Amino acid sequence: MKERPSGIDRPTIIDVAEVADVSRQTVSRVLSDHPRVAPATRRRVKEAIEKLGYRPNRMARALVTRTSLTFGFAAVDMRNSHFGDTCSGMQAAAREHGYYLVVTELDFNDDRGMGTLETLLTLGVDGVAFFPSFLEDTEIELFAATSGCPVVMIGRESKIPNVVSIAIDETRAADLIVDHLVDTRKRHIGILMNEMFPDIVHERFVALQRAVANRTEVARSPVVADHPKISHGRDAATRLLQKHPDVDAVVGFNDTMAMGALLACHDLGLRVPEDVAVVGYDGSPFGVITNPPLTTIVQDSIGMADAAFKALLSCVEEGTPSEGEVLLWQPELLVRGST
Amino acid sequence: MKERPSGIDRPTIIDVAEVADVSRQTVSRVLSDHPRVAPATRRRVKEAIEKLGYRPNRMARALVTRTSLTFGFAAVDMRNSHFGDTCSGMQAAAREHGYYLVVTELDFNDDRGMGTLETLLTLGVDGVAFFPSFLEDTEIELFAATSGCPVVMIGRESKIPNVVSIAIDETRAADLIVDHLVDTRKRHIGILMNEMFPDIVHERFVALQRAVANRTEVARSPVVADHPKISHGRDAATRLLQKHPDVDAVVGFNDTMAMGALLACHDLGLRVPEDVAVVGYDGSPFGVITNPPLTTIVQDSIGMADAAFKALLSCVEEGTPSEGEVLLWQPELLVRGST
DNA sequence: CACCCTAGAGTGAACGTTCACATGGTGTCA
DNA sequence: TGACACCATGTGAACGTTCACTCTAGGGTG
Repeated sequence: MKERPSGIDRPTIIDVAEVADVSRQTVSRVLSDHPRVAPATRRRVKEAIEKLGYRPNRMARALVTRTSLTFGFAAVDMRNSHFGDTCSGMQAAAREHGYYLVVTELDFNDDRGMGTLETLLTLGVDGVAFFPSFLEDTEIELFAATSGCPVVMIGRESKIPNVVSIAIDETRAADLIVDHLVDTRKRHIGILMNEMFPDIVHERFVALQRAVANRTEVARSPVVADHPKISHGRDAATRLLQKHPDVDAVVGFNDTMAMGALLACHDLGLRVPEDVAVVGYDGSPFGVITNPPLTTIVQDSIGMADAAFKALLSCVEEGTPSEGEVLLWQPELLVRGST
Repeated sequence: MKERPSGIDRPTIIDVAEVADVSRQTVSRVLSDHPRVAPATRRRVKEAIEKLGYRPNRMARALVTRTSLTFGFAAVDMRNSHFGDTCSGMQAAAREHGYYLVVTELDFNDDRGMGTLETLLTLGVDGVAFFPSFLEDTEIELFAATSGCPVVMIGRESKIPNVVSIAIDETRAADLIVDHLVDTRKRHIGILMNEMFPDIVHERFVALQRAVANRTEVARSPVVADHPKISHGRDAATRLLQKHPDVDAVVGFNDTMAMGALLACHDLGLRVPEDVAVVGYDGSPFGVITNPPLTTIVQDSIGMADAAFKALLSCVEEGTPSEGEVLLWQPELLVRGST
């Protein structure tokens, strides 16, 4: 039991072996529930483990088994409801299967997030799930090729070799929103874009523009971009509504921005939904407490998280599909008072 | 370059050494910026690293250095604003100092969270920060004693040997709330307790009861407990207000429950704040979008997270204080429309 | 010119595990 | 009674690093 820098020492498998008067391999067998251990020996070993407060060192184990039972998860901002839910969902799925999750927030300044992903790999994870955010598909392809482990990308629908991608059907989501708005006699849809998550945003934007062009006589929606915070959404929506007084519906790229839009309408004396309808994305639980409650696109974050974990697990067990698999999820429109 | 179970292999320091035609120790020296490496050699090694896409294996390194540069963080529910902010804050502080954070959600079913903490240790973290939630002080003391690494407890003010605890001054928070309510002519304060986080809840409850007894003629506030969700807060507040019609102010133990209380008032046709005032804890960003906006106790989650990280770091560098240190933070009352 | 010093590089051991294989003892059956 | 199977356990090597040494060649000093 040598000293650690921090002070206190921890017993090793050899300490346990000495106390139980067996070899380290026998202790190892007890630890992994190997059948060929005599009951009496097993009991002795367990007592020694208990007595010493022994905890196996998973890093040493990982070194020889080449498997850490740990997956990495990375997203830009864990406080964002969708990312947080996905993280929680992966946690739950991981724990259920005896896996652990190392969570890290992507740092734009660290090579646009690539550095963060790289360091995740050095931690010895068996797989990585992440929201690609600032990265190009070619960068992700290179990362996956050299990572030596399965890679799952969440939130962007791209067929990248060696990468499983999980995303919602943005076309469907856009159609749901625009159909609903047009059905409620709205014609001039303004867009409140999120400048922080270009990955999700791009597809969402294209899908919305196409849906708008299909269903209204307006060729191109007015757009404003800002940070995904309530206050920024409020400012952005104010700019949008002042510059384009004919806008009668605002779509925020997440619920936080849409909530900002609600406040902006209030500030400007516009009635929601009579003068301006507001729609968000994410299905945040706080959508019920706004005034009026927020209509929003609900995406099954937990289900997607579960799928992400399952994808990593099956890649570990059966190998990564070299083709680039895409799992598409169907969104739903939760209609509340804001439309 | 042997095969991993998942398929692809990763180059090791020996592969790099071979390509650069040096020994592994020289590569190691380049990696750690050791001064005594000839410039030409250094360049050759760096080229080899680049060419092979080599990433050092931090587990192997941790095994020999007995330091993983990784801290563990655990909380019950990462989606809760206060926990999420603390997590984000620790992430940021950790990254700034070259550390990593392994995040895990505490599982009540796993020995009331102790099992989750134990497994965190097997991952080889250099320290653990956590919200103690369901654990007794004696359990935490035992855990700290046998963990072999610094332990920081967030959210409960307890002097436990070998443990640094970081919490807000609950007495002060309770005084702020009760003083403010009494100043606005409220006399019958009802409490909406959170049954999920008994650690925080107990101190908060005691502090509030004492403040109420000090400032009003009511000896004991009526209390209802439920889950920390908006819908549960709504139900609980409805029960509270129906059973105690004289209640003219409701204090929720977090913002989510307080938001539920706002909805309950709305359901019951009570005006906020004229008939019933509502106060929450946490300073959630969503407090601005409620109707009316929520008065709440703001705790400096980021500052506390920073302090938690710094505490772990200084324990690693200078040793854990055996006395049990308590860092107390001063809360502020953010007065908005709900009072 | 003998001496020592130092910069630059290499070697064996160790970290705490598990894997593959070896060993010895016991029981079974022809 | 011998051959063989099989059960329980032990041993050496390996995983990918770093640490504490050692070694070598060259240069400066007296």
